Amino acid sequence: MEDNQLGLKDIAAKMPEEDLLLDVAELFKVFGDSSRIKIISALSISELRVNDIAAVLNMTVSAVSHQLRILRTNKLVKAKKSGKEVYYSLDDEHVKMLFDMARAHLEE
Amino acid sequence: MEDNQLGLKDIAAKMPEEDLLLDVAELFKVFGDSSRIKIISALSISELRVNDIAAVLNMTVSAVSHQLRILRTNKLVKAKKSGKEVYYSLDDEHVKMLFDMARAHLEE
DNA sequence: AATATAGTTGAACAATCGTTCAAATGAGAG
DNA sequence: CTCTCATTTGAACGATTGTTCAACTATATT
Repeated sequence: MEDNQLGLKDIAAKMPEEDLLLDVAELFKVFGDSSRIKIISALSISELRVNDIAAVLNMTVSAVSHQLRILRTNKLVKAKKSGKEVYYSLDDEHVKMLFDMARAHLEE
Repeated sequence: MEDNQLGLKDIAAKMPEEDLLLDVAELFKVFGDSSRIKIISALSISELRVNDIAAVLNMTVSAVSHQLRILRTNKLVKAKKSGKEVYYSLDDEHVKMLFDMARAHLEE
């Protein structure tokens, strides 16, 4: 009946939970935009204010803020308020690692 | 003149090439779709025919084929023709690693 | 040759997305 | 209190995206 070493049922059984796959896709989607990648790249050099990010990347403050909200929601960056200003920085180590991993894939 | 340890000029100078950032974003974008992630996840278990992928994932053959073309273009999967059938498999190690890395980020 | 099976392809459609613009919020300075 | 600066927010717009459907190619079977 089956010619694969693994039947299709077995493949299906070995698949991760649907929810996990959706979350993984969601996370990658967040990285999959050039503006957000640039923001992450800038923040991997130094903590920065919204205004400075906009200046460094030649984007409007509004566009940066919109993207920062997405990054914040996905726990990729964290915000620290100081007076009128808001300083953003990367939220954890994995962010930088994922970035480097992608880089490694591309440099082959 | 500057109050950051690093001036904005310095940040800009330390940023990776624009082209690299665009490529990284492009790569992540490919991962950032649930259908493609599911396909990758299935192929990380076993080499599979287009038809089987569609069956395992409850997708139409056409939809799978469209996504496989994108994955192939980005060198994430490779195709091996055998008669009428086409077997797909993951193209390199980084693919699985990126997937696991994302998983690690989510499981915190 | 005719038929069936496996996969690819292109057009069309709805849905999602990132940016812009204008308006609003919040917090310090005068 | 008013003004200004930093940031956020919501609506609107065009652009991109994933799926479906139908048509097409290619290979195998009879």
